[in-house]
Amino acid sequence: MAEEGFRGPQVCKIVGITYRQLDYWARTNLIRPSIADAKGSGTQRRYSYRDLLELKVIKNLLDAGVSLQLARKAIEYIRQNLGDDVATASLVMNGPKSVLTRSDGEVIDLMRQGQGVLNIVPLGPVVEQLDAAIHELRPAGAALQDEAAPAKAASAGG
Amino acid sequence: MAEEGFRGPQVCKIVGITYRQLDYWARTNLIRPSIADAKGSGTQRRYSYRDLLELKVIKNLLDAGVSLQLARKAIEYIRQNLGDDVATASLVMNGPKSVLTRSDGEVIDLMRQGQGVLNIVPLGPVVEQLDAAIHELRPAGAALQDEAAPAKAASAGG
DNA sequence: CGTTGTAACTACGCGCCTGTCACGCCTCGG
DNA sequence: CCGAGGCGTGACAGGCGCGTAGTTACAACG
Repeated sequence: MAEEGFRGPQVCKIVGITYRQLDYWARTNLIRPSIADAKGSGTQRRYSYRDLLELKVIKNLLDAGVSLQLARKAIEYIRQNLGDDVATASLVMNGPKSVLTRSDGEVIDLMRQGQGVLNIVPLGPVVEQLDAAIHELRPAGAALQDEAAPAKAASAGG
Repeated sequence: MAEEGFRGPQVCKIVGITYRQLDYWARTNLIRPSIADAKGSGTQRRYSYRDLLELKVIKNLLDAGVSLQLARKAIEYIRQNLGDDVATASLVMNGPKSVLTRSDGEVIDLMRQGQGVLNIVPLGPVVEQLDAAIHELRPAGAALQDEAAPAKAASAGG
């Protein structure tokens, strides 16, 4: 009956990770399925759209060579500070410290004063990648919650 | 007696890494001492100033949460593309691909078109940190090559 | 030339992260 | 109500990146 959210294996395909990664991250409290946790073998984890977004951020971080340890801190920061308008923000990490920026100028300022390496994650493209993957891997007849995704008439990107 | 270069333990103090890291990196071909390699127990590795620079870049990358695997690619790229004027350049990595930039504007362009995470390493501060550490940890009586530091040598490789 | 010091070498093991396999359990379709 | 398949789970294996401890070998000093 078309419950809310996304199940484990489907999440893996959408985000582009392996099931073991998803499982490991859930067990180590990186990302728990916020709709429904697993209650033993045979049950199902239910991930929300926001979960997918965070997972995609992590996936991008890992692809960029960032350690999982730093990714944990990044997600922690995002959970506390990122509001609803995701697409316009960029996550900037200076070592263990994270900052959210809304314009390019802020990034330049951070570059000039920053004494270390900066890891920059533009969140706009992340949303686009995610939505594209969801639409592509969404089998017909499973049109569950349209509004879980911040609809925004996705045809902009394609 | 005042041979060229820096020895292993001293390199560790200057760069801020452990001896095991230096050793491991040398054995796994990340950074070999370019002046004199080890020839068995009791011998000494001799690192050049340029080696220290690369080591410091790696150290900063690790501190920023970048994996050693990506750091290897970064160093590889730096070796091939970074010339003499180090301080004005910034290394920008987009996943496994690296680019060197000379101005802030280039970074902005990369940010806008980049589809993934950007790792930015301003090299100027790296040089400053390195020189400061060298001067601080250089005990009197060991005033060997003052000009091993960037005296803008005519040839790069030796 | 023997002793001491230092630095490189070796062996062992840990923690992290991930892949693989076998196994129960729940849900769905009939 | 029953069978089939999907899904979470636990156990194990394995590579990476080191830390720790002990050993070996060169170099300087007396």
